[in-house]
Amino acid sequence: MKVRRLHRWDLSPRAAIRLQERLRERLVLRGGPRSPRWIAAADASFDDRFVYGVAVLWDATRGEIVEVRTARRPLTFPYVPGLLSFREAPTLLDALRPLSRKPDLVLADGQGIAHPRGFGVACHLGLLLDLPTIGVAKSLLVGEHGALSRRAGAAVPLRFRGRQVGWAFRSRDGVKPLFVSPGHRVGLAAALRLARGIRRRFRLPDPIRAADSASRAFRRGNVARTITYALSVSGEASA
DNA sequence: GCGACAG
DNA sequence: ATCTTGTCGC
Repeated sequence: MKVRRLHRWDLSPRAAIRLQERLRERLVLRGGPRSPRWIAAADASFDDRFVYGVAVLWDATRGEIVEVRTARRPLTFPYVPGLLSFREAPTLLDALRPLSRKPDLVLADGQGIAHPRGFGVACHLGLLLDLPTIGVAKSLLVGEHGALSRRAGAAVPLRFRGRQVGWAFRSRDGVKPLFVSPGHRVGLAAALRLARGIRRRFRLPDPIRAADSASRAFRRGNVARTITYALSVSGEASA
């Protein structure tokens, strides 16, 4: 699929922050696909020198991974809370670009608008892909929320500076909550509805789970094994 | 100045 | 994120 080139990536942290403040004005935080069939998820792993990215395409109708792509780039940007996309998005986009079908929804491992400047990695990917995107993070970056039932499916608003920016979402009974927020072309209500609708046999939604373990396998050396990992996580026999 | 801080 | 053995719990 096509990726818009709205800016360069070799920026200083200071310039990256200014860019986020400019790009966030272009976000569309409403709407969202009704019943997405094709869902893409991307995630990255790291070592001292490289970023290892994997994108998977999930067929929600059949409940399985139908395509896996990988990409590797040298590490060029440090980890700075709030600037995650400048570290891994170029690699994730390299992995997403060759997917043979345009997804109805993109899932990112990290925040959407639940971010200091309202522009987390899910927003960045969504804007450059011009696709509906939501962020699913395993821990909190900003904001606060009230008590949350331990029951799978439960959710409470996540607020930051007096505004709701997402949800604390209990994806499975008793597990630590996930933090779901809109990335682009999705509203708050739809972000939660979509997160609830994606199959999750573990804490993370299956597509993200698959991309996560596959990126780790990819970093550890073998592309064939990477694909096997993704497919096995999607429910196929690990043949 | 101090504490917080996605992956 | 990654480095790492055993260990508590369903």
